[in-house]
Amino acid sequence: MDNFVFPELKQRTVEDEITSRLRNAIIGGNFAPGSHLNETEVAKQMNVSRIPIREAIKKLEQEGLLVRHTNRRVFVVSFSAHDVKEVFSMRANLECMAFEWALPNMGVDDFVALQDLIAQQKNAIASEDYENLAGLDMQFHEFIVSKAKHSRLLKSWYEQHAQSQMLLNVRFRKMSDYTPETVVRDHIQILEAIKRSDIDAAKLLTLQISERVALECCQTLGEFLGTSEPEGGR
Amino acid sequence: MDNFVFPELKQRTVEDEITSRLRNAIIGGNFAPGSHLNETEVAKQMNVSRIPIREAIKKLEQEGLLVRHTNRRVFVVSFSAHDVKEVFSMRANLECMAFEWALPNMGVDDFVALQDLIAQQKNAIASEDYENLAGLDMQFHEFIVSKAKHSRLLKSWYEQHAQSQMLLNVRFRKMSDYTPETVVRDHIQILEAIKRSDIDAAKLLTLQISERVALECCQTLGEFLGTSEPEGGR
DNA sequence: TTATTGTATACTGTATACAGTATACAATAA
DNA sequence: TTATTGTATACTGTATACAGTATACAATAA
Repeated sequence: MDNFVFPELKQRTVEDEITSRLRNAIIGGNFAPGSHLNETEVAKQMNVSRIPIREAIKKLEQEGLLVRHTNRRVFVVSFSAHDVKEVFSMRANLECMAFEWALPNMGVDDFVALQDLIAQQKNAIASEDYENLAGLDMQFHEFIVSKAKHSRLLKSWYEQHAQSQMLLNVRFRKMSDYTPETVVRDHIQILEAIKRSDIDAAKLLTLQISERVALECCQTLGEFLGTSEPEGGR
Repeated sequence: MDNFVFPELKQRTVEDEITSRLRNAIIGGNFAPGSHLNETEVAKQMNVSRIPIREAIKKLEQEGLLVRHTNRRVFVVSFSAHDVKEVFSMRANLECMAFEWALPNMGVDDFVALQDLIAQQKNAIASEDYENLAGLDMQFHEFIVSKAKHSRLLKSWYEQHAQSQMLLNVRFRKMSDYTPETVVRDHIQILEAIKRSDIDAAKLLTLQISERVALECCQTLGEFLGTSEPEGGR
């Protein structure tokens, strides 16, 4: 077969496809927190049986995006003020741990890559492409956490990130006082700390930013936040 | 109906039952890491259909105890030396965060409860009841993490704990140099730090202990550790 | 009226059936 | 013999069917 080799075919099951569609819809804020999901209905819409839907739901339940009560419906998570604190504190804690693991693995190339992400963020702000900005925001942090080469850390971080992203998207849909410039400022500061290999500074910044964002989230979402239990629960 | 009230009936689905059975079997070291699971066979043994088995597997996959490759079999996780490092470092990091959240919630009653657990551990050691000791060891840490009142922290901790427990059980089955006395000593030191509200000391102890145990685990398991990928993967 | 009970309907949980893929091994050709 | 291809079998992925539970609302009695 000569020298040419085909790249491995990564099989995507129906379940995988459903999982990402549902996940994106939830994170993107297309379902209101606390709203319920009808397996049969979703299956009908996607023209598949309920089994792969159920498996996708099980996965997203474990990721903390859906809540199921036996024999009752499936609900999109809703956040209490305490939940917001949980999500952002976990995320910040995991990112702090990531600095410890990642910094020894990072070099000039990585600093450049991060710098580039910040530049793209500026462009996104300039062209008021806020959806893109959210993605770039994520990529900045994801880049660092990935560099930690710590699969369990990364997995847990993704879960918290998905929830925080969902909160920010809901907020973005409801509010208009969004100040995207702070994103760039925060990232520049973190990158500076990383370049100096100043782990403590990077951690401190992360914790401070996290607390600020959590607070903003709670304040602006205000009455929109539910209690810990989803509305449909008993 | 007078004053008498029935406690709520918590319904346990077939899937729930299967999940705990499988989880216990895996954590307990009844399946060798890297061994594979046959859905049909498990279904036959438990005399249920494959659907609830599949849902249980999906859950345990998310918990990091099972690994599935599309259209190939399901494998019990196997740990590389790096995986061992990951598990214990995550667990330690989460426990450190737990101190921050838990200590403000803890009072004399809690110190007494922890003291009592340590006493029970001494008894277990005296009567060489090591299975019980493992449970009591867990309860000590679980108690503290629970006091943090942080559901996401607790969930992630449980996942790491399950994997560390699995490692320790495999080790215990293979090795004979187990020195249970250190468990008691470690716990006494942590409890002392907690009583003094000395979070930094508690954190330091946790990180040190974690690193020591991870190292011991790697050394004693030695050749028994696999690579990151389960044996059957391609 | 209002609280309680009965009944239909919608939805979830599980079993069964079957299609699609991987694996093991036999058959074939060099 | 050894490498390659064909074929049977085992196992996973998904659809369909049905039983069990929750929910909504009508019927009934006070």
